[in-house]
Amino acid sequence: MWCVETAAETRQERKARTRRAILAAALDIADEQSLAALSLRQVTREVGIVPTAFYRHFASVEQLGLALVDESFASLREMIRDVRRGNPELHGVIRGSVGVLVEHVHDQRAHFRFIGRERFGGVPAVRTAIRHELELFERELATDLARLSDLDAWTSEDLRVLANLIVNAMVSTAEGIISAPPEQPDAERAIIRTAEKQLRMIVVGAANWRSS
Amino acid sequence: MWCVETAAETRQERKARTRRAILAAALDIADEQSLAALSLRQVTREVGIVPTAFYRHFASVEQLGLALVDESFASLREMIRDVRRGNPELHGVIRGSVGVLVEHVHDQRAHFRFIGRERFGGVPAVRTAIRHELELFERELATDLARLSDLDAWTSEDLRVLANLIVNAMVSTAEGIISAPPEQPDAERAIIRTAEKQLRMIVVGAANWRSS
DNA sequence: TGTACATCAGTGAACGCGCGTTCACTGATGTAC
DNA sequence: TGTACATCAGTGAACGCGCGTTCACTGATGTAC
Repeated sequence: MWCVETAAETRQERKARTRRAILAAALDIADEQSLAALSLRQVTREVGIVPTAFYRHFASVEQLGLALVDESFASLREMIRDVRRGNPELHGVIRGSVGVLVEHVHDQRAHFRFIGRERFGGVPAVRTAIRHELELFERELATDLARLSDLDAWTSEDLRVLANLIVNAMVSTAEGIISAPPEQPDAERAIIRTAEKQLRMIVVGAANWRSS
Repeated sequence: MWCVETAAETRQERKARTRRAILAAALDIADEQSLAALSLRQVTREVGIVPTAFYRHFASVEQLGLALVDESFASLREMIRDVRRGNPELHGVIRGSVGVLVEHVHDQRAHFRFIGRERFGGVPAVRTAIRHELELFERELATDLARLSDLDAWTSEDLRVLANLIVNAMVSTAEGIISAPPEQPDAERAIIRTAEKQLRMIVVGAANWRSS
């Protein structure tokens, strides 16, 4: 009789899997409480490993937090790629962009929630990392905006100001959707309507703005 | 020889003083870490009372948090009163309003920081209370906006949408000022310039908007 | 005004608990020959 | 292919610590007579 060998997993594959499980467990717990209040033992309990094994993967909870920032912004960049695929006309993109945002917020709820909460949370290093990523994000948006024909005469400062306004409105929208009671779809629809109208108001403002 | 009697403090005056000291200590600690990570013993240590004495004033740290929400929004309302005293013309108020905001953020730094951090923090009851207060706030702003001659034809929904956009921009501005490195006044000036420009863009958008 | 009793803000000892971190270890996986 | 050794992800006992909360208390302030 021949032994059926299970597909062998290398040591580093196993380790990577545990690491991913730790990140997932931490993200899951951070959905309910902030990172500062999360304990190493809570995480390892959920993963099913002994507390000390945590140190094989991260030097501290803070390092784990920074890894979660990376992971979260990776999924955010994916979203932006989807937006870029859409209609490049300023007036046409609004509904589509909000739609993509809403879809991604539902899809990557935990990541958005993590960013939203830890942006001003109790762990300074994580706060700084998120702020930095959002700034990069805003700069990219400003570059995208500069390519639009309506805005080609704008100063780069004005483009940054506009990008900041849009990013803030979208961050608030995402936070609103996440906080909305899930059993009440009207609340979410109202937030979406508000977001679309706000973008339209901003666009009207931009169209009538003369960059000095 | 006559004994010089010190101005007697009644028992309730003493109690009120301790209560205020607890609130002040908690606000002070919450400047560096989030409310969820703050401990009862930390607070009482700073006040100079024994941990158990805390319960004479608050049933839990959560109740203390709710009291801080009240306190913080009281100082926010004071700010709005200052803004209302200013020029009621839509185009004229921008610089003044941003100025009042900046001044109050410096003056009541701890309160603004508390609201900013706990708005998405780890204590659900506090989160809900802050959200509720901000909503009231937004509604008040919408009422104020309705009185402006440029906006008297707007639907109440559009007024709410506009108020929400303005409040979000101002909240982001306040958070920016608080996070700005204090040794670098240029960073703060840039944030102020951005806030003024954003308000102007929003106003231009509003002026060219036709409420359907 | 003086006395006797009630109130209650703050005390201090004690408790059980979950925490982060240390350390020496185990045993399966990987590698060199 | 087989053997001997190295690596290293995960183990489990142990530690000292700060935590929230309990309880019976103290003694100054307040009140009724």
